[in-house]
Amino acid sequence: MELEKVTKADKRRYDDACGAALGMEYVGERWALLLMRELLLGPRRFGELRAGLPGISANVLTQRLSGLEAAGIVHRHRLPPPANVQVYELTRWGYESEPVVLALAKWALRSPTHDPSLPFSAVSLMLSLKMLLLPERAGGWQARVAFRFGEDAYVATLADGALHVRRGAGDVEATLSGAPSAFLPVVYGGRPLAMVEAITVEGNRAIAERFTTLFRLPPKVE
Amino acid sequence: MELEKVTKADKRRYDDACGAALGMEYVGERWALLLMRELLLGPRRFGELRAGLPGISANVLTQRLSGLEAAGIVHRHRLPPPANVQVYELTRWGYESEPVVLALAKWALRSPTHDPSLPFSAVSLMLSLKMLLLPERAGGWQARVAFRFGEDAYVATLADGALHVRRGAGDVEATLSGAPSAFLPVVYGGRPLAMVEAITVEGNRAIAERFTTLFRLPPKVE
DNA sequence: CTGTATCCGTGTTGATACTG
DNA sequence: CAGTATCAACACGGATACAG
Repeated sequence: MELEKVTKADKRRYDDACGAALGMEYVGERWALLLMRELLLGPRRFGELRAGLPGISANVLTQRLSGLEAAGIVHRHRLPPPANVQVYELTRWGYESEPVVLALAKWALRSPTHDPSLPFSAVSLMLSLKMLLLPERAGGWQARVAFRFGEDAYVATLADGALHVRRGAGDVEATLSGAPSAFLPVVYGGRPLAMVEAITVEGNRAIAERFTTLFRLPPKVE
Repeated sequence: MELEKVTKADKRRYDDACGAALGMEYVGERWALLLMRELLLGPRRFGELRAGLPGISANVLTQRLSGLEAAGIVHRHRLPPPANVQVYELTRWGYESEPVVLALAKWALRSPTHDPSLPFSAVSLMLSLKMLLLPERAGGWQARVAFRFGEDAYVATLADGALHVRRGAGDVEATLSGAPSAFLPVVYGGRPLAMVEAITVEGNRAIAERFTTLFRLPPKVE
């Protein structure tokens, strides 16, 4: 009798033609946008994603990956043997969400409630560099700097006032090592690299130090 | 006995120092970002917000407004008598979320699943203009065009390759009237203004027609 | 008209345990 | 390591009813 749900396709949609509404249907679910963040610098395995997302449970991670895959944002593929593992990667469209993630983060970081003592993933740090780069201060300088966080490593390439970051190793002028959170005082706080003992530098120290002065967190509000 | 929740401040937080995580704590709740969208062009009353948010219920709207107010994003104030009504407005920081909303919408609109037949608010349309403006096509042209949607009206000012929009009336060169959705074929689809009968034009028709050619939806993916 | 308060069905979340 | 199964708690949406 009362079972007639009026044929309402109430699948948690916003009935709104606005792109912002559509976007929130895609990335508004809990964990979805952070999952995309972890994938922005290249493919990752299930366990790596779990490690970068403090507190997510395995079943929710599975659900989100399925949902993002169905939406055309994530694409899963199995590496050929011997490395017979599955990896998740953003689709081309998924990679184009980078400006969304960076704009959100840049806006939110101005909140006075930001707590830098919380866990901080390597991906978050590397994306922070793209987010906080001061192009005018970078000028026409070119540099290649590597970052090492235990297992994974990244190469940041500065050219034409823009920063490119990719996972992996490469030919660089300097290499910085340390926990991602050790870089927060330098990148967010403008602290000189030389004053942070938790970061070790190999290669050209002058280049490393200059590189780390190119970033500035916008001022807090209120 | 079982009441010991282990002192866990599990208020639906992500334990993550990344700005994207903080941002999702603020705007990731259902309706929150769309509510901010409705406020981006100036203060609004409760009923106006309800009208622009298809399907939100009064209690949820109240909750979101309280939450955003507590977060420092929205600020409520009561207009002095005789207009003794309460209005909601973004704080200065709240207004700075505009790039976030526009970036999300621009990204999401490339999805092949976008359905332009859904309800479409006046604010969404006016923000679409800011979002889809082609600066190179606008060049150095200057123009002031008004939009009228029954009760509320907006003025769009083009100058220096950027578009400024504010609610209200003003001295303009042309005025376009019609339902917000009537503009979708023109703004999203590139259809000539003259071919859309649901839009009426007052003032300088040539300026109105040229103005409506300055926008282009980025191509769909897949 | 502008909200607030309460109730309740339902879906989603997340902890734990479990399987390949 | 990569996921699935189960289940309790809770947040959400919708329907009221009600107050200024």
